[in-house]
Amino acid sequence: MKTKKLFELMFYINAKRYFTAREVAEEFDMSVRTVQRYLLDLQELGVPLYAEKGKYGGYRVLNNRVLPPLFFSEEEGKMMYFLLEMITHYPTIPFQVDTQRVKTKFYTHLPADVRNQLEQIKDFVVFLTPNRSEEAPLLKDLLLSAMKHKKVVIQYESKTGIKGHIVKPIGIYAHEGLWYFPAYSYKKEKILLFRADRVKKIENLGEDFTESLTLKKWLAQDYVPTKALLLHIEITKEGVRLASANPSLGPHITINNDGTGTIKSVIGRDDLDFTANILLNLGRYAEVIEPKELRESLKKKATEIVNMYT
DNA sequence: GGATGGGGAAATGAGTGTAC
DNA sequence: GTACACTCATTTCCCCATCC
Repeated sequence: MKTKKLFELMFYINAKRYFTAREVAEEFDMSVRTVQRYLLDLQELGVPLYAEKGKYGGYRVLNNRVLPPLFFSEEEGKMMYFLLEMITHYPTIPFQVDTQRVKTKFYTHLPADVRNQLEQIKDFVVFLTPNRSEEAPLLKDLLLSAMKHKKVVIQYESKTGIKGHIVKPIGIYAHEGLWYFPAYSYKKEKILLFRADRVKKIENLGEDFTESLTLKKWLAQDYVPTKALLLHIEITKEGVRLASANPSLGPHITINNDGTGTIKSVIGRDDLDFTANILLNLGRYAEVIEPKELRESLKKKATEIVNMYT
């Protein structure tokens, strides 16, 4: 009975920021003294409450309040475990939590038999994510900039050194163990893709509420870039397998009856170098039919590599 | 024996009055 | 007008009695 009341009380206070013992007593038809005892029990269980005495006093819930208890089925619990497992491969996440600690907390609260099942499954199931060492200490700032529509100047490390860019990030996403953030470049007047771990410094330049592409639309690539070029690539069976794993190419693959594929899309002229680097990874499993500029770029890069080994 | 309630003490802060 | 002291309302906290 007491446990049931404690759960009800936890749900009640999680929905509030501030309340008095008298309010709770009236709500639950209990004495004020009993409410105080229950609240003390919840505090001891880790619910972040504190009491303020005096006039206008009462109980307050701290910002890092806990979520109400959630109930997962066994299969949901296993799925959550593997999701946490994936996140631990990222050295940085945009939340102030210790991912390993969260994973341990979740794991230790699973029933013993489910833990045993997980121990067996772990040897046979892996969601492959590369282990990366690149930390992105400004990741949270980039996320907040995107959410609050902030124009910022970033000091960004590229192959030509550290340079300043005035941009408006539109969001962040994780891929292959790294964090990326597309951002509107005021100089180039288009969205460019940056890596979060290469940002050395970020300064706020104020808010900019002018409408820009959303992260979802940008990822879906359902926009026509400026100075667009038609892209046509023929890929082998192995090429289909490799290209499917790439977010820039994957959505545009049409698979033929024999297992080979065709990629038809559009790219910006400024994206030629970026696209060529992706296609180099596909090697002889992909042949660019058009644009000819991309063919020339690939030929040049391939020649440079050949020259290195001759 | 654990859960609950009652009464009073202690703490706190807003409001008010008074001296300068 | 300002600083200080006091009052009062409101809340938590502690101890003890009662109930199931």
